[in-house]
Amino acid sequence: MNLEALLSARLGAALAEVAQATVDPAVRRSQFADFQSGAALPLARSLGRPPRDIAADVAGRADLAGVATAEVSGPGFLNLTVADEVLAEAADRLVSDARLGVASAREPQTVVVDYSGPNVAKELTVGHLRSTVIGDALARTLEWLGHRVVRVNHLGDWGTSFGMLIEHLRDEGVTEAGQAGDLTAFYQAARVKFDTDEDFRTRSRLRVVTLQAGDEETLRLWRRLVATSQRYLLDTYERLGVSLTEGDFCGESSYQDQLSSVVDELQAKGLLVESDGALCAFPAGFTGRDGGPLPLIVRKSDGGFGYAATDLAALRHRVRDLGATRLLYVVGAPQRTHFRMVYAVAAAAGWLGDGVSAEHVGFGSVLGADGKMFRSRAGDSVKLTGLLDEAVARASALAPTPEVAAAVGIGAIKYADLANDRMSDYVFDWDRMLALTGNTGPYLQYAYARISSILDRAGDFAPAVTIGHRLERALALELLAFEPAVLAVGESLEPHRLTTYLSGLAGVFSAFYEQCPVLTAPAGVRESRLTLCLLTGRTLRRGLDLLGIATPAQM
RNA sequence: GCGCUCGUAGCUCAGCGGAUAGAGCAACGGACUUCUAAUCCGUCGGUCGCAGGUUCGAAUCCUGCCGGGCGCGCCA
Repeated sequence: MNLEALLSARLGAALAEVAQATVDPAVRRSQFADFQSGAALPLARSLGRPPRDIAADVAGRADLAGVATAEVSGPGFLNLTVADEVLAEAADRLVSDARLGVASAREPQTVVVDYSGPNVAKELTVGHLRSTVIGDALARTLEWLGHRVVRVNHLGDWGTSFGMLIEHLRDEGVTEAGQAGDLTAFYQAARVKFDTDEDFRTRSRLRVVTLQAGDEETLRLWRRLVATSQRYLLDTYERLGVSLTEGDFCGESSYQDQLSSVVDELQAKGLLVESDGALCAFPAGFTGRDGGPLPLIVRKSDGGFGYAATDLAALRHRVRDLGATRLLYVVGAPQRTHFRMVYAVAAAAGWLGDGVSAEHVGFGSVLGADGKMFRSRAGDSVKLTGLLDEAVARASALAPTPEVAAAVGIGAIKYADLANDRMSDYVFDWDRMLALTGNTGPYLQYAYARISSILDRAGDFAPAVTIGHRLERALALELLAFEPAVLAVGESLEPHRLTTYLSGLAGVFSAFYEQCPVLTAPAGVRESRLTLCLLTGRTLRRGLDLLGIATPAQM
């Protein structure tokens, strides 16, 4: 149950009487009480009465008996203090609720979450971290909220660079690309040859043509490259604790046979204009450097298709064939304009709107200690596997086993990424993200480990909450706030709202842990405190799971 | 030039229409016969980039500046 909803319902009835209209009770958490209602303040003008007077009137009429007490405060707030018995009962109900009080969506949507999207034949770098981690957290959360979630990994598995890669594969023999770990070296070697060897360059260009023509021998080599890359990606996702599977891979190549139809459909709707030999859409409201209309190039002047065509085909496929009602694109902020243009064209084509929405879920950059884009000392992008290795190595100092070190190290990286406001850049800082104190993954995992330890020692007990100590009270109140936190993530697509909540919960728990002995408490109190531990543990575990972060039982 | 985005305590960040702007780190002072003290409690610390505007009320909404980042025709 949601206490805000309960209080809002009770106050709403009284407010309706006082205001002779439906009024939002504006119930919020408060530093002065459990909750507050600020509804009386905006009513002062329309009712021509002092806000404190209105608040007192509402408090007098509201049916709060046995639920809460209300008292007028400050300029006209109602401070609401929930009855201990209500808190205890509500907490008790959580014990038998697998969803920890979080309601399942009344109207489930089909949400396509497009995230990670690495290039085949290249290794994952820190540049893929945010899309992968944020996208996965959103997919997990929306799924748990009851929506049908379709994960899509929009692989870069097509395009001109594959001519070069396939030629290189032919030159070197098939064995080399069988080694997943050295994709970068393979790519770079091909790149060097392409840049320096005229003959190779020519062969590469011809190879693209044979690939696109569907030559079986060429396709076989291409599939080998893709398969090798996918194996490596799946290994890394598993290690990262990312829920993407092989079935979620849907690369650019899979839309190739739909591109001409996209162009046909757009053309039939009069959305395309020829400009400098290319077929372009000019959605309203986008201007280029010269102040003129900005084109979305759907078909290039050489007759080939660019990424805009692929994105449009993918969008259409997701709406028409997958039945998506909400499309999420977890792609870096620099591509914001591109996606807005794609959405504008898709809307004009009738693929969006009418119950189907598309949102670009952008995010800021990962920065190094110098405040610039996070790069290695040599200046190239930082490989994700190396980053994970270092995280685990550093975490092993505070973990009893390699498995726990992996959970803590990788959890620390993911938590640090998710805990920041999505759109802001953040500085990658080992010491801060691995700290046992503060808003960090290890702090939450540590709280969970302490709870596990207590519950292990406790043995069986009959769960039942009674409120006797102010920190028991604070903890129960916090546990009941899980639902709003999870719902906020589903609506805002901002995972940091959940990290903020979980960090607060762990903070309240730690204070409780210090001041409220559990195992040595007298009968009754002991069971109640154990129940609070149980619920806190479940909430931390579930919350971290929604973020894709593991909760080891020991640290 | 146009567009997007960020600018809150020394540092890293929450808060995004409501009461004296909150955490953590750092600094300083406390608490270990105690369930994991790698923890907890307390103190110190802010003209919420600047200036206008809307409002009973603005860190929060609007406008304009200033500063950082990113984007702006055949790469994705």
